[in-house]
Amino acid sequence: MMAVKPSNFGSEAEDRFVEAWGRMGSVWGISRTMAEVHALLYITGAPHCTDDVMSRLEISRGNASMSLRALLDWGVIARIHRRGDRKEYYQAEQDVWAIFRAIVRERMKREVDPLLVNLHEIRDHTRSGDSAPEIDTRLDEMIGFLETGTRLAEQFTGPRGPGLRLAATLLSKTPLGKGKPGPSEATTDERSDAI
Amino acid sequence: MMAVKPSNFGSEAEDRFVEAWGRMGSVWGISRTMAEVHALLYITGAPHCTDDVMSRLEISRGNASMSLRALLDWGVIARIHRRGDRKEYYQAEQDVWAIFRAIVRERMKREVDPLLVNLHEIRDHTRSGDSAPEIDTRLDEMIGFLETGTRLAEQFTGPRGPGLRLAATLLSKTPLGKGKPGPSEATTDERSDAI
DNA sequence: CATTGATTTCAGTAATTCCTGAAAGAAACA
DNA sequence: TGTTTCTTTCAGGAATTACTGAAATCAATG
Repeated sequence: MMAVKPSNFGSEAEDRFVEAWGRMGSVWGISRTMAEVHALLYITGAPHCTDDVMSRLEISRGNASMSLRALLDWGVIARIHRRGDRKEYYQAEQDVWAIFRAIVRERMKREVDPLLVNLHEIRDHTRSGDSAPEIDTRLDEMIGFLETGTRLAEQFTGPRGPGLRLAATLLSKTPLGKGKPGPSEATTDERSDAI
Repeated sequence: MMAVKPSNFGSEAEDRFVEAWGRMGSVWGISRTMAEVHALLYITGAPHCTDDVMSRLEISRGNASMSLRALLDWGVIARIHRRGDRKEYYQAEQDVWAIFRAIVRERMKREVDPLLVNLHEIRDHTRSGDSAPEIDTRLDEMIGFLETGTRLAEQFTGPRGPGLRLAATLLSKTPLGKGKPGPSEATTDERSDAI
């Protein structure tokens, strides 16, 4: 189909990244197009207006608008105004850890929190009801697990996020056979540039 | 023969749990029905045969079969044979952390690993190519992030998994230096100025 | 090796999700 | 104020994903 593109269109690498990232959309619970829009903004790093996105990804105006709005809601892109220009431009957060934190924060809020509310309700019923005690136990275990996850996510997405980032990095490096892993090491120092 | 189930179908609590868990299906990247099957097996804790699942959830034989197979592939349920019974029974893993580890392991394998291969290919191209150096940098950062995640996941799902579970629990409780882990202290609306 | 009972497969269909394009809305300017 | 320029909304259609049911396959037993 298309062999040639206008010279100022994106590079081959950008296209490939957009495609790969788009394929990952489902992993992060967003649509392919939305992921592609994010990929485009992230990999170029530059501000783009709606028309840029439309023509670059060959999608409709409506789709571009809704995808950009959704990405704003997720907190992974920001709006930019330019003096003397009525268009709005959008630019992606460039820190991958910040992107990840935003996604974790949103998903916990949208999916885990309501589920926990739900499970607590069910649990209250079984506790004062006629259910088998094992159901109670299993509900408790699931609730406990999700609450641990919630607290962990709060620490990670909260003001001490960067600290946990360091912890994650250290934990990921701990050698598999020897040496002791442990969160204790993670609490010590606080450099902010370790990947 | 197996203990025959009373004409009384599952409890209210079971139904509610199945529904809530099913709604979460998309979060874990599986279909609603598949999540419901898993929910049923988890919350009852008992082995069920295909017909049990079919009648309990009112789904077709094909659907039940495929969902059970998929759950086996994910490693969150196990097959059980009973002497003198030609049916196969299925029982859910009961340790929530083990369930979570299985899910993490599978998703990394299916989604992150191929993405990383892809990104490395793209990176090789840009490095020896004509792309802007910033693209190189961004690819590197993304790759680095994903590789840290991969190593972390390996530790978590590997033989030291339980250790990391402890680490996670501690991190979720420990103020990592000073501040306290209080929920919702940090989250003001920081959407539009995230960059 | 035929029979019986259980499981898997898959083409067709149902359900859901996604995208488009036109119309309405909003904001800047004259 | 009206005009211009950009953005958002949403009904309807396109594309994708999920489910069914019956036929094929498999596996234990006589």
